[in-house]
Amino acid sequence: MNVQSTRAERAEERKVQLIQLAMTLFAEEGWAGTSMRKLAQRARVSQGLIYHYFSSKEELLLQVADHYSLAPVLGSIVQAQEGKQVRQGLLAICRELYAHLCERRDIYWILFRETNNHPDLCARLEGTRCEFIEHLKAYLQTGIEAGELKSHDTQVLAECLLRVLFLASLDSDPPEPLIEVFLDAILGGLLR
Amino acid sequence: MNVQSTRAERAEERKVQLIQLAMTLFAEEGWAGTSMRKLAQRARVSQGLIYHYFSSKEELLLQVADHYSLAPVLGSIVQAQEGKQVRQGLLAICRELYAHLCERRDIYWILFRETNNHPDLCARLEGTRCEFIEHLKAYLQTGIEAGELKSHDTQVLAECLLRVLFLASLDSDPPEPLIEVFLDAILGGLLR
Amino acid sequence: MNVQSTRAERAEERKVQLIQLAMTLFAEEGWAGTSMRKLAQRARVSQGLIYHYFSSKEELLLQVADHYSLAPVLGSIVQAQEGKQVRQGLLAICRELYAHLCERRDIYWILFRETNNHPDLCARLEGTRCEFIEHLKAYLQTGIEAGELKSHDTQVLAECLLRVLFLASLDSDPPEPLIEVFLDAILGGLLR
Amino acid sequence: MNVQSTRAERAEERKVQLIQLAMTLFAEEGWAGTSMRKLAQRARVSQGLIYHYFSSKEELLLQVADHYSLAPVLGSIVQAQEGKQVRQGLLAICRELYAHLCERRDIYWILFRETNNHPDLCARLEGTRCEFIEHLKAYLQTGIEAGELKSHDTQVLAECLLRVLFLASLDSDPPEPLIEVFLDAILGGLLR
DNA sequence: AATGAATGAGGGTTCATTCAT
DNA sequence: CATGAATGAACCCTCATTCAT
Repeated sequence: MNVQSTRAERAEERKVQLIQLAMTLFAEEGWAGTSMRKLAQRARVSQGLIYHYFSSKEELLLQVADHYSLAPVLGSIVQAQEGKQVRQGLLAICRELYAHLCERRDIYWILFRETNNHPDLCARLEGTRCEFIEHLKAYLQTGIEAGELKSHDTQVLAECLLRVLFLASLDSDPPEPLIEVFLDAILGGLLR
Repeated sequence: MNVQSTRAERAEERKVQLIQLAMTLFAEEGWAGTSMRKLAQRARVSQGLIYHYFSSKEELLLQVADHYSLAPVLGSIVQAQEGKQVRQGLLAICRELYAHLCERRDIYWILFRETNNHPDLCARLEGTRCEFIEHLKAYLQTGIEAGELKSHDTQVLAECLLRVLFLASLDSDPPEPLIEVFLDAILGGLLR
Repeated sequence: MNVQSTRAERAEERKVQLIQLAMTLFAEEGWAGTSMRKLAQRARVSQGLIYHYFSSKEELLLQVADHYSLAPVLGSIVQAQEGKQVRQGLLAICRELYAHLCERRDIYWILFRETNNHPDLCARLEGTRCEFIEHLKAYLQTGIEAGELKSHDTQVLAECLLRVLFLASLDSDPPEPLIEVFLDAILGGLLR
Repeated sequence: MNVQSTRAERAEERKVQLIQLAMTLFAEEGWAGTSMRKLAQRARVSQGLIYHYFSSKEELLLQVADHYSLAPVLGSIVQAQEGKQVRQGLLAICRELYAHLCERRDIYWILFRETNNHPDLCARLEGTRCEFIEHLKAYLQTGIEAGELKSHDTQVLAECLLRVLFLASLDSDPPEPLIEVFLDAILGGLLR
């Protein structure tokens, strides 16, 4: 075992540190509001070095997005609930997704905002969004087929669920009982 | 009657034109991406003149926000539905709100994005948001008292409704049947 | 009469001063070697102001080229010699052209060098070059028709004349008797 | 005989490859426009390695100049014509020189342009230029002494010849009959 | 009311070069 | 012999804002 870190390893570490620091600064001042100069100063690194790791400020944004992407976990969140009762399953899915979103609220907020100006970024986010919607639709569909849910437009409903959770997660002090109340409203119906 | 427009009137006209133009440019390139020079050029006006009407670029943003504020109409949207059946009323409220949001999608999107960097702007938007939530809560409450709706947390539900509609309205290609499907889900419940 | 210079006049003066200063600096260090910072400092002016007058560093180069263009005088140089004996005429043309070239040796040298990297500049210079060649060809042709000159390829000869004079003018210490010797060689022939 | 190439041999090979590649890049983008990074990338070599072979970017330029210098051939071009008739000899000299110049047009053009900023480079080029002029002068002188040529200022004429050929060779689209026409004009004279 | 010349700070980016490995 | 991480200065350019006119 080699205790000493190699040069390449330290470089990789540095890159990750830069990404993390960039995320922090982006969250504080936005992407446009964060200068490469400031990033370099905070990282105690020369400006030039940043361009050794990231070819441009835009590329840095993309790498930040990738580093904090939820894509890897979204599938397992839904799949873990298969077989359970729909109400319990949906509750678990929403809670877990919501927890993930809140945890990285700052970065998703800035990524969401930059969506307009950066088509590449938009495409990636849209991609993972669609993937999740598909999983959720499938889950709702199994609920329908199992007779637990009324037949309904799963596409619209999945999108609405995601919208509510995502937008709520952006609030600086997210309301606690949101998920239960909202899900109950949807599942139980409001009409007498 | 004075056919000639007074100085003050012409000044007011000019100001409104500048606000409208600014809205257009903001929508195209964002607030940060729109330079005062570009605004002046497009308005065929000197840079200095803009500062006679708006003390700063930030002030310009605020005035744009005020000019396109939904505050004046939000109250009436809800009040117009009082007395109707809850299902019809909610449907009308959502449709009208959604239509308003879509109409000015571009500007609301940039206002929403600038929320972070401009506390003043944030306060104003938050103000009209709260006001609308209050109206909606009251409407739901009357529905409960009239026996049309189950008792529920009206605050959370009102917020969820607004979130779904607002976020959906930001989509460049908004889904048509969204409102009906979503409302039916909420009103009728999904569980058999 | 208004003794005081208006603001617009002073601005125009300033622009010309900047062009002249730019020419000097370009001559010293080349176009690439002259930074806008240095130009601003030498002109005791902010960097931003330069971009008020010239939209880019390249535009500055073009305006320098235009300001020192020989295009306006080239025609008259040739035309002034019409009617004279060919030997006297060519001598006068060459001397005058050569004098002009030497006078602005520095700027033509840098313009010539930048020819490759700036198609716009190249086109302009090529334009005035062609124009002069045409004048010279016409002059040689009249010499032929008057029976003073042997029939020959006036295009090639005009180009050769210009090449020799131009390249000689770039030498830092141009040889004095060049023109007479060279012209005599061409006119009189070297072969016994 | 040693089939394996020694270290020194392989190093020398590498150096020559770098010089050739540098020439290509210089020709494409100029000396200033070619970064050491780009050179390293194209050579599939680290940036640091280049500094083992060339102490600086300027040194690299000088070595490129040396590698493509015409100095070794210029003498023989003239000497090969000794004894021939002057007209035939001059024609051959000019054609061969012109061919050499055209062949490496790109690199000579950039070397010529960099002349101003690099005194060392300037000195070397000036050296080979003078050397060639001396050879040419001597050739013309023998022509005079042989009675084939009128007595004339051989210095000026040699310089003019070189100027015309060099400047013509820089044209991207060099005129074909240039040499014959020009030489005939000089040799035969234009005046009736 | 209206102009546009002028500022000064800061923007993202590139570069030749060095040096520990 | 060879690497590439790291530097720091300089690059061109843009900007919101001010003020004499």
